[in-house]
Amino acid sequence: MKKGKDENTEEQILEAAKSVFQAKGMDGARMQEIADKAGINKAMLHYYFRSKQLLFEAVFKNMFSLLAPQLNAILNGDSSIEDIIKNFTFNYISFISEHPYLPNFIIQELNRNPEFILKMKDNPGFPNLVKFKKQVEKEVEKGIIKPISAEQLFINIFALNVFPFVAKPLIMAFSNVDNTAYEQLMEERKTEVANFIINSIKNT
Amino acid sequence: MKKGKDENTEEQILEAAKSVFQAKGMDGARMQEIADKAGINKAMLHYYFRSKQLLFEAVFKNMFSLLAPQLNAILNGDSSIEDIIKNFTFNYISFISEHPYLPNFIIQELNRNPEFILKMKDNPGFPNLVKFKKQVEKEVEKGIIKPISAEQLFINIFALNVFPFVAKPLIMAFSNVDNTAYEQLMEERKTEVANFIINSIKNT
DNA sequence: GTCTATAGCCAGATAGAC
DNA sequence: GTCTATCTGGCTATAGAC
Repeated sequence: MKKGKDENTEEQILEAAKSVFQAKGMDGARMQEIADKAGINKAMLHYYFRSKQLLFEAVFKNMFSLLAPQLNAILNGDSSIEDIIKNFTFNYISFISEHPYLPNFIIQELNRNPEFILKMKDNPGFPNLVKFKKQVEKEVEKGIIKPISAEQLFINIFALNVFPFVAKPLIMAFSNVDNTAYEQLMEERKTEVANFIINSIKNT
Repeated sequence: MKKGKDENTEEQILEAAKSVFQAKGMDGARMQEIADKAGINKAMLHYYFRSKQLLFEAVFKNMFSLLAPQLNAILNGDSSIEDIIKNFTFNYISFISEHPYLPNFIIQELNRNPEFILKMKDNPGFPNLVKFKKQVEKEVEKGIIKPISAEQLFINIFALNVFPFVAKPLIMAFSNVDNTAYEQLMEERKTEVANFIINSIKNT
């Protein structure tokens, strides 16, 4: 029973820390607020994670390991480039709709502290472009898609999918839409984005 | 001579504040660091701007008014969609290379405090999609470009141009390139991105 | 306008009882 | 493991001399 409580408390702390860190960032987050959300007191946070920095790193690794598999789907699938793009776009936008703060959190904290990514690179599940690059080169050679570097194509796919969530406030302001209309735009993008990319690269 | 010193000090403070706020964000920035960079002491910061919050707002408005004209170029030009895209992409990537922290700063702080954009919306130079939308609809009707909503096209242009800078650390890690190779990729994008978009939407 | 010194507060971290 | 109480340091902001 003791162990059960252990893991439960730790889980509650991580959950609370996740929501506060995502909303406020490392610098803006307050240990008191995390404790309140977790339904415990500040001392417990230090008992379990020793310091704010270590708690933050635990949350960050957690978040990152949610994002990585999504990217591996695009990078290590066996299907054609066209199918990879379609599946990735559809799934990624669904995924992010349930974790709207995630990409922004990762990006913000990596910009604050770029060396942080090094700790992640050791992980064997860390995304890399090797397989994707081969597939792109194969399809370019076969004439299925127009000449494009795998890196540029990857950046484009990534940008078109992720950016609208990261820049939500700007996009809402410029296109002058309310929250409902914004959600509607994102819903449309589940198919629009894939078509946009494929139209651009596919040979006819 | 007194007035000259005034404006000079104020300018130095803004310059220092800009660099510190961009690098650390509102919460991470320290008034002491800003004072050191400006070559004065903390008391002067309060003498000129009263509080950290007000200094931050001055910097933010400053930054925002650098970004807005760049966007207006895309939204209120008289040329064809194709030319708008080409010019915007080429110019924007050059512009950002000189202000690499700018888009991230704007996005980060708007996510921290989305109501902030309301203060900007009053400004007459605030970007809007009205004219761009008309041009897109005209060219779709004439059959010059394929059917696409102006909002989605705008998001795509914006995303492809801005995101690579915002997500620089992630992109460098995934595509496993060093800083030089990253700069090279961005240089290529000055033409690549426009071609990518135009390939996708242009009727042949 | 510019400085030094300091007030006043708040956050992270720890001590120690239970 | 969990709590209350408290230490300690650092930060924004101000007072007041020059």
